Amino acid sequence: MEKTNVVTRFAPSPTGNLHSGAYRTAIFSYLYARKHGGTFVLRIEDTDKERSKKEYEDNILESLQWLGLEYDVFVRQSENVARHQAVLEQLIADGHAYISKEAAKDGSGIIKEIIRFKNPNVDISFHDEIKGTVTMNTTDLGDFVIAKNITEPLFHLAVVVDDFDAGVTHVVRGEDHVSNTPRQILIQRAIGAPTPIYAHLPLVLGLDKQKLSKRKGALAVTEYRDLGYLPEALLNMVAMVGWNPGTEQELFSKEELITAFELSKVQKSPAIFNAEKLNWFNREYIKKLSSEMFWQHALSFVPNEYHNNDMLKKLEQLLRDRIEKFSDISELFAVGEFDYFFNNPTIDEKMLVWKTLKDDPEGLQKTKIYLKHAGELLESLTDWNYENVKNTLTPYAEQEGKGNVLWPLRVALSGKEKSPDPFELAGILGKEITLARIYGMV
RNA sequence: GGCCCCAUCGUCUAACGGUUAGGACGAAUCCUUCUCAAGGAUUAAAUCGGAGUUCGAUUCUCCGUGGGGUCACCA
Repeated sequence: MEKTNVVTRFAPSPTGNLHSGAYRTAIFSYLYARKHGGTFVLRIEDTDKERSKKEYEDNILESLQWLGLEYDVFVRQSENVARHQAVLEQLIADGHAYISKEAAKDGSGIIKEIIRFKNPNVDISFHDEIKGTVTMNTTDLGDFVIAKNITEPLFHLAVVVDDFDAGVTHVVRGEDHVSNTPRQILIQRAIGAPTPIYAHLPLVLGLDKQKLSKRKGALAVTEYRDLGYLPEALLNMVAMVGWNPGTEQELFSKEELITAFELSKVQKSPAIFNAEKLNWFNREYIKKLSSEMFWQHALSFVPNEYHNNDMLKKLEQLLRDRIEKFSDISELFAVGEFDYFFNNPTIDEKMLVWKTLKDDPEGLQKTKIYLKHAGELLESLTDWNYENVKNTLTPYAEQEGKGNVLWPLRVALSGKEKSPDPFELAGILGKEITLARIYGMV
């Protein structure tokens, strides 16, 4: 690994759960730091006392941990207020900022002493790893506000000071910050801080092509977790939105992402989050799960009454093939999809008859004979499993017509028109139940 | 509206100025099959428009158009 003094940071404000574009910023920032053997700083920007909440900070921490984005440095912006105040005082002393007495905007009529930055009204150019060189004139920004008062710094001031103090070399953040950058560079120059390298990520948009937000279906990391998505899947998916390594590889572990990641290959245009593809990723990662891990995730979505049922663990492959996310298991149980594994089904005799015998007046009689014979064949089977059941029944089924034998067998075992094949059902149900259900119908 | 950014299948995207414009998700069809699911195969599907530059533009330039971001005593 290339050894550098790269320092990146992720600086969310704890005003909501970690969701949408925010965690992509965290992921890219993290990947860049790790790729370059650098430091990843997590800074909670809690200077807005009104909106910042501890529960949201907890959610952010929980989300990052779940995703596997470990940080090297943790800091709360509110811990730096003394430093901010010192900088503010220096700025005023140097004539870069001034105290302005203005009526509060809440209409209360109170006169407040806010601090404005003295705008030199110049053109600011900065380098952006993704966008190239961006130039903007700061004149129409006016003398922008940098603190509510001497003890309450605002975003632009706090960000610049904290990034400077933490030695941040690369600022990876959302594109919605591009227009904030010139202001922050102005402050950097006033306090003698170097300008870091910027990388403004294009936004992730919702289906309506609008900025993703809570109200537009963007889910929080913890919500994906609670729905039974795997962190590897979300990480992989999100990393591939707006970035790709230029190869045809789609599945990347975290380590592979770290080695492959390059800011220069990040897309310039906004992307839309494709939930279908996340499902596909999740399925791919579910396939890789060991049996033990599978149940560790699956069990919480299985109704309690089945947790200790011997039948449950035999359903693993069936479930794996039928879910995109673990919460789908709740759904399957809720609609009674696999009830017949736990309780004897009630069966309508007419359903037993295969379609080609439906019009035969003796169809049901013939069907029962097929069933009975299938049962007799199975009785002699001692080593009961899928393969052996299949091998025992197949010659007979081929002789009489597969549908004639296998369809009624499947219906007798499941009571359903649609189900896994009869060998699989028999293999799972076991000899005793299988034979009982077969003979119960003849 | 001012300023900034962007533009390839429905979506995510690939393509030293020369490709039958490739892949993935999704879709459809077929195969496999006793029905599902899974699996396999195949197909449909895109360079926003107009001028340039060039022997040759998805690719470079300009102009349109469209989309996004941002214009707080939030971050």
